[in-house]
Amino acid sequence: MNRVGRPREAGIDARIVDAVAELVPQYGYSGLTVERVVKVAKTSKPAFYRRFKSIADVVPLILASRFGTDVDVDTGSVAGDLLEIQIRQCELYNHVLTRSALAGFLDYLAIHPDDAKPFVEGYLAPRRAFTHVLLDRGVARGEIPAGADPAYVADLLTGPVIMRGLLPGMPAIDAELVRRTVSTVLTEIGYTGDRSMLEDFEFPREA
Amino acid sequence: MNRVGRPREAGIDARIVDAVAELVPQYGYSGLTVERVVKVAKTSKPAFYRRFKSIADVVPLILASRFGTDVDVDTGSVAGDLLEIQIRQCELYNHVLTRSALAGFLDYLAIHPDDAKPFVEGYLAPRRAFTHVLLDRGVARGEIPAGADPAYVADLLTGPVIMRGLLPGMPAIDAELVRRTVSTVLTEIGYTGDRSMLEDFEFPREA
Amino acid sequence: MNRVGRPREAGIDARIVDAVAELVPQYGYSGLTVERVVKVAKTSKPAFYRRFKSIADVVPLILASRFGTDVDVDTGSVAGDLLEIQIRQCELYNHVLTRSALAGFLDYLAIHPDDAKPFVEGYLAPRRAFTHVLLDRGVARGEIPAGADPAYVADLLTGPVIMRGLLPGMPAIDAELVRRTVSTVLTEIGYTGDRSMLEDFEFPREA
Amino acid sequence: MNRVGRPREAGIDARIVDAVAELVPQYGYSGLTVERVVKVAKTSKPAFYRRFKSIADVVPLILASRFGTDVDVDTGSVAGDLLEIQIRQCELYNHVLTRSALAGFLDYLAIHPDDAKPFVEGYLAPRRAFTHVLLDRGVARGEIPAGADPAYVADLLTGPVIMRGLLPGMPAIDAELVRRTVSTVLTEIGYTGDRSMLEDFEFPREA
DNA sequence: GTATAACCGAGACGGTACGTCAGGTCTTGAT
DNA sequence: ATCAAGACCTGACGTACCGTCTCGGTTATAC
Repeated sequence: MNRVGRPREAGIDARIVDAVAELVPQYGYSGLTVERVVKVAKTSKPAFYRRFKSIADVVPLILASRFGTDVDVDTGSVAGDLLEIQIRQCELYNHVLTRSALAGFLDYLAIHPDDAKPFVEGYLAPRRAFTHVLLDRGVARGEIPAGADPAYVADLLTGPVIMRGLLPGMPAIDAELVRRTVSTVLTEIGYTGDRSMLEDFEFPREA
Repeated sequence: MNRVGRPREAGIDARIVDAVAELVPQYGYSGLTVERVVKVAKTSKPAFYRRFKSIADVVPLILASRFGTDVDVDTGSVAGDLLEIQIRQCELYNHVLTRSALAGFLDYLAIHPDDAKPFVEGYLAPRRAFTHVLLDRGVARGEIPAGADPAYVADLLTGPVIMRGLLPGMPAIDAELVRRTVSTVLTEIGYTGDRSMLEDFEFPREA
Repeated sequence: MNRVGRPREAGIDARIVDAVAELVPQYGYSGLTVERVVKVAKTSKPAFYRRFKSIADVVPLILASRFGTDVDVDTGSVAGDLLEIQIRQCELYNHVLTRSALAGFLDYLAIHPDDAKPFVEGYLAPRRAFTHVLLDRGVARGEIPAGADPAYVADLLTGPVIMRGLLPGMPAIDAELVRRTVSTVLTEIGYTGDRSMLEDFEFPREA
Repeated sequence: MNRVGRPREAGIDARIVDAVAELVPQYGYSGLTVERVVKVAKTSKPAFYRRFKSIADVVPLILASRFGTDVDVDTGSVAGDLLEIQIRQCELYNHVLTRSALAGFLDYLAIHPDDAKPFVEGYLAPRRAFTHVLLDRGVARGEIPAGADPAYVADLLTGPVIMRGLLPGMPAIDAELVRRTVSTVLTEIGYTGDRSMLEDFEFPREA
């Protein structure tokens, strides 16, 4: 049974997530300490460790609370769908939280592969899988020929963005990057239809 | 004067670099401690701090000692040059040292932008600049039209590779990725010549 | 009203006392924790704190349950009475529970004088007062002259015993100590009668 | 070698001892924490643990620094010597440090017998051994017959004192107790000489 | 016979302190 | 001036208990 005993106080989880989100931009991922987090979250170390094994456990929850967990795009055309998911992706990797937390989090996962599982299965994999869905729909609609590799399409969309977000001294993640990556992918998958939506879209969007 | 007193013992720098290279795959970047490093390097903390401000200072030296510092490729064709630099790049990002050290190092740089300068100017920038040289040579040789953006070419080459190297659960960095990224770039820059070298090259190369 | 609601479960008090008695020799007084006690006693912290303010509250109950609370000795002679109470006292201070719990308990009382009251008035004072009774009976029987100080007699009886029980590296509390302390006291109070009972008594007694 | 490395800072040991001596009367032995001690001593936990295994390790040093380590009394007569050592002993057990630290310290030793060794051999044993010396000198001088048991003499001197110092609600350790215990011992060992020094001595002495 | 109220367990709560590790600096005797 | 060794203070680690509180459920008496 997990109904016995005093139930966990609901607000503490959220306060911890918020505290991490607040502190990461200031101190960087590796500058986060549980002591600082619980101080800002107005709770205690034992309450933290009751919920999380480490700060790395909290990071996926920040992504979830800030960027949602579901992928659901359907604009009616492959080009529109790709543009939409690329805009969203660029917003994510351009966000201050991602920029300050991602590298440290990846470093942690590199030596704790077991902890990567929830992140991979809950976040990365669904997004890469959606590329598959999107291309299939395009094939069904007759927009593109069959045969495109969704994994490579995902590489082309995400690779340049994540690179600019992580490496120092890189050009900004901007509307031009969105346009070019989508355009490159459209060529790659043999799309010959309308590309006018690439001429006029909003990026970055409002908060 | 610099010349008075006992001179620095020559081997210590190298022993520290080697110790970091040995320890990074075991402990990860954030698991490195100066104490462990100096113990393995058979030296002392003061000797370490006399040479480096922090472990992050050592990392570029590992890259330099393992992968060299110069970029010098000239196969006579744009396609050959791109293939060569992409093979080299994939070797780098597929190497155990890069995989275990890069994310943590980038996290460090994110909150110590000043320390990023030597890495950016000494490593990243020359490589991105070389893309410019390479494309210019192609234009001069009449292989491709003028107008390609070397920064975006670099994004397309490096982005997918770095993404697969850093994110957990990604497909391997393999010959197929080399082939596709180069091919995509060739299309992007308007290259219409021979692509036969993409059919037969060695990757990964020997040690 | 006290009688409404579910009555306290009877066995819990005893199980707590037994648990403390079981754990004290293993962990020492200061190594006792309420959590360990309630675990061994198969009950819960609230049930414990409903009954006791602290573990120190339990200790007098152990003494009471193991050694009784009443002092009732009357052998017909001062010498016999002193021998009897000294044998009992030596059994107490030689017992594993006393040896492992007393020092810690006294340390607790030193900074919680209010909590000492029940122990002093319920345990120590009656025993010291009984020395008074015993001497008065001796005077009434004409065995000893009036004027002996019962407090000092108690010091002479208890002091050496408690010292050997508390300090490390001391000689054992044995029959010889019983004999000598009683003999010293008899001399001190001017007893000139028969001392033959000091030649043959049983110590330690059976369980 | 123990000459290598930076030497320990001399003052830290003394500051820790002083801090414990200052805090024990306020908080009691069991209320001492290493954190409080190092804060008052203006040092750090690692510096503390480099020197001591626990707070219990510090206690004997307090005794040594406050009451000396040597036993050296020779007044020329058994009665004078006994009076002198008893006065000193009463001062010790009447001191605020002893009263607040002893019980807790003894509790600690009860479950850490190995840690008792230095205290027993460095403090208790020499004092009990001195009783032997003192009686031998008395026998040599012809003041007392041979045969007295120095261990029991030590019990009679120390027992009542330590009992009054440790137990709650006991009479004070005063000149009258000094007089009586010494007198009892003199009778016990068969001393028949002058006892006039018991009529007039100073207790407690000045600081 | 149904409230009511105190009990029961389990276990979370905010705290304090634990003993350890590593940080980066400083101090020693020796090279 | 450098070396290795090892001290220094700081600060964070993850854990153990503290004494309290909250829950779902039980067991009595009182209405």
